[in-house]
Amino acid sequence: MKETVFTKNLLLWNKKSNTRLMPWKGEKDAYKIWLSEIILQQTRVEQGWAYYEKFINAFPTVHHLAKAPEQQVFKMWEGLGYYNRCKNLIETAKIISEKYDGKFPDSYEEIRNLKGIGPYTAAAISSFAYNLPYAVVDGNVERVLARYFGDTTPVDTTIGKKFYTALATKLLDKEQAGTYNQAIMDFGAVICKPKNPLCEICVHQKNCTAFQTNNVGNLPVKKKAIQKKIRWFYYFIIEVNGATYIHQRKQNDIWQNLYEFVLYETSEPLYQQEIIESTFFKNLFGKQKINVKKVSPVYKQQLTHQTINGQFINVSINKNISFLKDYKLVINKEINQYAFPRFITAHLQQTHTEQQLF
DNA sequence: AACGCGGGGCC
DNA sequence: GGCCCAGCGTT
Repeated sequence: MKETVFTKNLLLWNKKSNTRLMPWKGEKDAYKIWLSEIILQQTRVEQGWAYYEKFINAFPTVHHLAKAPEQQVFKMWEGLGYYNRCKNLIETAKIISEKYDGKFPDSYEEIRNLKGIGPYTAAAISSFAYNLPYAVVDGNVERVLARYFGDTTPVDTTIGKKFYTALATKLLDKEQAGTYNQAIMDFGAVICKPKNPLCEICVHQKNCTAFQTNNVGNLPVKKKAIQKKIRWFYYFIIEVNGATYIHQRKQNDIWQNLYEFVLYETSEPLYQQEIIESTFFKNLFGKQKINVKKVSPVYKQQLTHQTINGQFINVSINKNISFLKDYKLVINKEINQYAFPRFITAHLQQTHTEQQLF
């Protein structure tokens, strides 16, 4: 196939002007490539960078990762978000370590069938590790192609995925798939950025439909985001003899597999008095004598489609609450071995800092 | 086909 | 406050 102008100019830019450096760039170890790709799913390079190095240091091979206690892996993932990635990471590590004897599969289909690996990640690993001719289609690629070809197909639809995958496959330099894929993503991140793209120095300027028609700011097209939810989380930090109740979130909801305290969730804010008079509170403590030691300020954590307002109520009691079945009673010194959502970690650190002051 | 899943940086 | 990020699994 004759190389397109787009591909030629992209590779020329890559060779002459692409100075972007990242720890995993040029990596040939499929395990390390895989790890970097999982970390980077829906995650900015700057945010994932330190996590990648931390993981590689702790787990130099897939066997190290497969053998690690799940709790430790989640603790290392803490704060990175999309925690299902971590669960799938662990599962896939075990399969590669045991079923594949530590050797990462080297066909697109086998790679694609692993948990946590979709079309993008399979193409990335296939091309970077084995130079197989699969085109990556991520946010960068969609944006670059939508602008260059002036296409208004919404990228966040099945039709859009299919369209951009076909287009990207056509443009791919199949002789150097890894280099090409890295180049187009670097180009999207460095030049054809979402905001303030560097059109003035862009090698595609003459051929870019969006630039020529003054539509760079209008592309790519996305369908409207869904409405945001607001939730109130009231956490009881219940202490009994120097230990605290925690519980792993297992329900189909945010923060799956992370830990939390005893949660009373409402859809509307409550006054302290309303909390104390609530059925939840009465069922929890019954008639037993409790000591409300402290009530925190309201924390706010902004997720993509939800706002979480959280407040902590420190309570000490003398007797165990027998019906807290799915809870662990963890001695306070060991609390920090568990992975928590971001604002809980922040609160625990805040509390810890205050205690240092006195 | 639509929806839910985090946290952070930038405008 | 909104948008977007080296997407994926579930329903």
